[in-house]
Amino acid sequence: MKVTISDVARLAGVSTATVSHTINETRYVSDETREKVYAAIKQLGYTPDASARSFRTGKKRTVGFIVPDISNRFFGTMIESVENYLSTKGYHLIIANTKENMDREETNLRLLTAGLVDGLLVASTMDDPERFRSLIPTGFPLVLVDRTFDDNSFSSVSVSNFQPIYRAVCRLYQRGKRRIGIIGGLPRLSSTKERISAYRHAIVDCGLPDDEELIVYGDSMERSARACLDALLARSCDALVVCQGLMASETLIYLNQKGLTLKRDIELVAFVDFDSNINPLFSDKMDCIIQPVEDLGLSAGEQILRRIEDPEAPIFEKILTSAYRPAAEA
Amino acid sequence: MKVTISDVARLAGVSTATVSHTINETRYVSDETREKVYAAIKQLGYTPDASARSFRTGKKRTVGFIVPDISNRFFGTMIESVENYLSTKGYHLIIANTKENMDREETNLRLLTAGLVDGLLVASTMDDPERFRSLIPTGFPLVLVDRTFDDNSFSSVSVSNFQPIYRAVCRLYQRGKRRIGIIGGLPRLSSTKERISAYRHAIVDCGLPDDEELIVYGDSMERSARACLDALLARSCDALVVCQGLMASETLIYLNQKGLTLKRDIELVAFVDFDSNINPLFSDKMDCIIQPVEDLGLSAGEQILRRIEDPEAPIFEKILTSAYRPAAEA
DNA sequence: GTGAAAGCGCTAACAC
DNA sequence: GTGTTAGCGCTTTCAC
Repeated sequence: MKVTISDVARLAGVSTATVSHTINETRYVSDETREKVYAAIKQLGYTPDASARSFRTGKKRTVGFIVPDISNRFFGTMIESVENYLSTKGYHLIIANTKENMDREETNLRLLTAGLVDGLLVASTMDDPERFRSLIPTGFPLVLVDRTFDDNSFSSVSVSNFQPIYRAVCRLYQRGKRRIGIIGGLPRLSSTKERISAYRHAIVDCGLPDDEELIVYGDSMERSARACLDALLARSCDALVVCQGLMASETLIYLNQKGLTLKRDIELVAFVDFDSNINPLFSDKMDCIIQPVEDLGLSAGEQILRRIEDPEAPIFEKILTSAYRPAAEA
Repeated sequence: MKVTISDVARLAGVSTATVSHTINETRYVSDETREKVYAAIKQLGYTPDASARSFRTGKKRTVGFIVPDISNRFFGTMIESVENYLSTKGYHLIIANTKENMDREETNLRLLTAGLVDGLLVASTMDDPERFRSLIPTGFPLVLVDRTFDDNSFSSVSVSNFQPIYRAVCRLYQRGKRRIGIIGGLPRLSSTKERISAYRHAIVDCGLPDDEELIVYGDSMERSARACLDALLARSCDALVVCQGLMASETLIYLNQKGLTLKRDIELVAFVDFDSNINPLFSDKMDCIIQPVEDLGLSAGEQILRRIEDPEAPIFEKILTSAYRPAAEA
């Protein structure tokens, strides 16, 4: 049978209030009493029931994180970083995966806001702020991560998208490239929009023709880069900007399979999700945009706990900057 | 203010029992009443409180998954697969990360078994079954994943480790290799032990000297492979078996940086965590052992739900087999 | 076909 | 310095 706080109280010869206060250190308890209580706890093997507790207090000490793709190392690393911070503060992390599917996101938003978690971190795949907002109970602690909405109705933590892409295009131009193609992520996402916008601005500012054909979109998941690459090569690009890490990795692989060599045959600038693995092999032959994934996760964790503690806190928008690592000079 | 079941009952002019039975479809309710109830629910925007529910019923519809390294794509993909299955069954997934640290695992086991989840999936980093067992309340639904303990006191889902490694060594021997080194994961893990054991058996069966120097261990995390590789190269290996995906990726990178070419300078057989990304670039020049990560996750999900439904179910040990993909013949 | 009410295990206001 | 007790929101037994 389950051991409850009353069993402990009875055995220790004190009231349940005292037991509760003892384990929670929430009011003064004499040394003698404390010892009796702990002895009883030990003897009975008592563990306070977490769901009774959270039912009573209304606090679950749990936050939810809705991500578009867990198997993507960008989010995997972010999850790790969030979990790392939260566990430090005694919080747990519930993960939900949407695979970039808006309906799955909607379902998860409904489920998680119904008393399961104290707050929510969302890397949303939605494009409609109205729809999104309608799913969130007013005052529910929520922080958008990596992807934001135009109307600033939620706090957010994201990375700057404009500057690195703008810079990338300018650098390519200066190295003599005139057919610069770009592979974006899902067109509906704020991150994609900002990156494509930066690209367009840079193209215009460099005095290059604004050629819609040079802009293609993938879905940032496995095996979506190939079609994009084929399209751009068919349009005789001499340089490529790839807006997402997994697609960048795959682009490298496909270029290699096609017998194309970086720098010699084509120039590349790419977002890399994490500064390791495949990239060192090529990083001296391409410009890399390195996102601060760990910081993103850490900030997201900090922000959501802040909002949980004070749901009335003002909307907070945090934008981290990516590192730009130019290719090694020839 | 929070809308409760009593508010709904009052507005609908029925009892809370009826409201409860209506939304849970747990006893007959007349059409008329049902409509009144749903009208009231809608009007008030009522959502049943999940923690009150789980407190009352004792079911959380949540399972925990303790993993050694979330940022590792092997586990990332497994998490995705588990979450995918569980969400199908109306369950949530809580993630905890140990970074291969036994104390963190202990903490997480304590926290998660204390009424937070209905059951637990664990890829344990512990080596002491006693210690592990002492942390699990008797009868608590738990399934070991990827790593098991000698004493079969828990159900488990894992991959066969012996066969692919044995085969790898034999193939290398047949290709004329005589100094075959191996890079293992953490020595305390069952997976590592089985793999190293397979290696030893194969070495002996091939009639090669049993040279302890050719066995080195990494920790299966970022940047641990380099030291292993250096050691093995210093011992003039002509072939390498790498027992884990991340270390295999890094081995490829380091070999490349050292100017060593696969097949020509050194032969390689490696576990690859997922059949994508870096590997296609090299897969024709090395034997790959491909673990069925998705199936692992799916089976883990199935098994834990089965145990949650019937905690008395007999211990179940499921062993999946990895695919062996030989290098393309020259 | 529906209602009344007990009570899950805990916390915290109030009392002494 | 400690005890008594109400009650969190829900499910479910028992009764009619």
